[in-house]
Amino acid sequence: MFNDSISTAALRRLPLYLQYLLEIRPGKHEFVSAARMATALGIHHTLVRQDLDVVGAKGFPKKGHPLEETIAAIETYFQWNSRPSAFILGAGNLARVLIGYRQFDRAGVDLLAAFDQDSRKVGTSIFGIEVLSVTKFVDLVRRMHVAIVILTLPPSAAEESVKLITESGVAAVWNFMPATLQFPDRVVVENVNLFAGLSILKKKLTESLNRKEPANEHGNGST
Amino acid sequence: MFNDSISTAALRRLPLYLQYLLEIRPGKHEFVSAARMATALGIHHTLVRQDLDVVGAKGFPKKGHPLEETIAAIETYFQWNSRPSAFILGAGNLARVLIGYRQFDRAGVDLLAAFDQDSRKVGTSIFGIEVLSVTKFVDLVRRMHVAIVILTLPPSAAEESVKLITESGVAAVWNFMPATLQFPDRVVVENVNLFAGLSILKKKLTESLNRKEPANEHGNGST
DNA sequence: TAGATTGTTAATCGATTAACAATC
DNA sequence: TAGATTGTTAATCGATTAACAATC
Repeated sequence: MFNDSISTAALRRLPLYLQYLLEIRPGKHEFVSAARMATALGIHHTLVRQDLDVVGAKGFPKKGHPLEETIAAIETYFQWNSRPSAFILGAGNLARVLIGYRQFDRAGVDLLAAFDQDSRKVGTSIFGIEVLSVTKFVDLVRRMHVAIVILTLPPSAAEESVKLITESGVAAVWNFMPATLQFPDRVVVENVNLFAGLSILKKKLTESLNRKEPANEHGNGST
Repeated sequence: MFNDSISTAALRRLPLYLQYLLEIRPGKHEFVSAARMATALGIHHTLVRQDLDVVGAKGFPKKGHPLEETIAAIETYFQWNSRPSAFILGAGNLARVLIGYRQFDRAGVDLLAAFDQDSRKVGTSIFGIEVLSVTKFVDLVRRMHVAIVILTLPPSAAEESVKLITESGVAAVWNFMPATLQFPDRVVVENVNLFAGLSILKKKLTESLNRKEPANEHGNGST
């Protein structure tokens, strides 16, 4: 059904295509060209075509890609083959942001519950996701066959988090904690560094200013 | 002073080195080897050496890299050459997370204030950062020569955000909003997609399960 | 000295872009 | 038909890994 291999780079772009297509859906057009998507998203048009091909979203010469079918193709791609369950460990502000965007379903992941140490949070719910006591975490991961844990605790809870993850035997961790965590080798980890983009932005900014006013030429080699 | 060119990939790794070094600082060792950093962070050891070289952090054969000097080298690298001011547009949960991590200073950016439409938030402060009315935003960007705006408003505010950014004439946008925004060409943009990592994690998870139990062989070509 | 570790250059790999053929 | 657009293959580019020399 799908072109069987996909690069991680493509995997990052697919949600952007989907987002863009959903945004223009209310419009009157039934088809969208790869070139138009490319321009809107700042991605090379050939790359857009290659990526859409991977998820099996066929286009038509002279017309473009059918909007609805392309949306369906991308959504199906993410749902396809597996739909793991997830818990979110830490019911703070970041958990609130992630749950609020409601993209778990679209990414093909079932978010079942949140966990927190704070007894004031336990029993409440965040956009329909219940907050449970962290004492139930290990047991529930096992009993409910939860595959993914999303770590949104503060860095001070690093040690405790590694212990909980390891004991629970969960297979994969999506880590937002700004700390260097050492999990057992069997655990699949994807680290998210919220601040990584800032230094890249600063670099781009400096470059763009240098391009406009190449004045300051007193001996620093920054580009 | 610094090796003058740096790849964006290296720029993403530097904060990880810094984080790791700060974590082990309380320990007894004065030196740390590239190999040890590499193992802890899951990065190739040669790459660690190349990256440290870029920021001018010298190492010593047989000893390794001096902990304090290496920390100082990375911090100096980010501070060096420019220290732009920033506003954060949107004083919600995500703003709270970003401000709470206190990494702006370390990244060489001065966060001056937050802005929100909600009059209940105006006048409050988030970890010492004042929340001002969004009506003052455009004027203050200009008067205070703010270079970077951090967009943490919900996607429903997409149109309004583009208007504010464009009117203010700010040079760079660090965008956390899950929406396809079209800024004037002169604006430097770095988009952060909070959910991008989830599909990559799902892919890694599927691959690791396939490796362990290559049972399910009924005709799907996923790898 | 021998060995551990850095630092540098070359080879490989993966991802993007360019060129162009296919098609409606 | 001519032209717009897709789809595919080849060329280029950038980033990672491997090989190895330098050094304390």
